[in-house]
Amino acid sequence: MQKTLIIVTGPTGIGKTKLGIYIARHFKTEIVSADSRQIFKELSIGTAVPSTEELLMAKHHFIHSHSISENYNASKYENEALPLLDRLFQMHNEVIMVGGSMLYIDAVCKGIDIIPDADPEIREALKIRLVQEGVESLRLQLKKLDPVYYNQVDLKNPARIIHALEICLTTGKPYSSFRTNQIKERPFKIIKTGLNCDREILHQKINLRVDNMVKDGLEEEARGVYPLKHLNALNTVGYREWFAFFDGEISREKAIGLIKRNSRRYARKQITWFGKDPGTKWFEPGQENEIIETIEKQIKKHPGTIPQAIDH
RNA sequence: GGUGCCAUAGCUCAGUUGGUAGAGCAACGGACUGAAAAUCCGUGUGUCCCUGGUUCGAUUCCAGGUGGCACCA
Repeated sequence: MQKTLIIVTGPTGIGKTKLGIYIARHFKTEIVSADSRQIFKELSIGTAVPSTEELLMAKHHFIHSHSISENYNASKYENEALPLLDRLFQMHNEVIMVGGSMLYIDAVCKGIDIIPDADPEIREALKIRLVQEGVESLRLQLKKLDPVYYNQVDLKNPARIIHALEICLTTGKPYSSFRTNQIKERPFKIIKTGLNCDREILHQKINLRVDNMVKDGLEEEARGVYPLKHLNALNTVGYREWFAFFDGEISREKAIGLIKRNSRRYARKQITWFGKDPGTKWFEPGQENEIIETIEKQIKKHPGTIPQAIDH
């Protein structure tokens, strides 16, 4: 029997959680979350994790399963999600993946290249050099160590240059030698369902949701993790803005306003990313019946004809 | 009702000694392979309230209108 991964994606605040549960209950199956922040057990309000009731309506995976102190990333997610899917497909013909973390979904659908872990000390040293010497110095070294990648990379983006350099310096090989850009074959069919709506209405939803998060105690949640604010997991909309407030850099009102703005911008970025995938079928909230109908039609189609995103 | 002030981008406002306009914020578009809720790049989006007048030419000057604010009745 053909196994199918049904992906539910779309911008933040659109209603993916609710739709995912609806589809999961229809197929009597489980949900694998693809959310790079709901995965952390220390975060709840600001990441809009499913409520206790929602978690009871369908079994969820990768919700509150890791700690912000772990150095988590898309590759680790791929390595953990694939075996989990394997197990779930032994019990179900369909499994639902719900989330808005663009690279995490790509990692599961297409795979990302196997690249050795960088030496943390080398990464730190590069970060210091960036501050002290500027990006130009790092660029020059990259040009020497990996001219191939130097010609591809966005030379204005220090994060990309540092990552390439840390791999070159850790492994002694050019970063580009690890980049194969090959799409990995998966032993299951993939159906992508996108949820979106009119931009202005989405903005209203996002603004309202942030207000509700504040009412629910987001400030206290942020205060609780404030001592760990240097962690990458907390370089996140809904938390970093509070840290700036706690540090006396901005007012409380300003912080809340920035959370709304940054959430809106995040949503726009997600729409840009997901929008370029021609394999995604788009719907609006409230179209549950059409969505189920479309998914069932796609499941019945003969396997292996799902268009995948163009490589990048 | 009278007098005064104001009307320019989504918002707050500059500005043009008359040659069709620009800042901040907001917004919009894009890139993306181990930080991805990250990181980076790009874009003014405009009946200068309306109608006349003066002028080669009016968003700018003049008159009237409309709307807003303030004060006086």
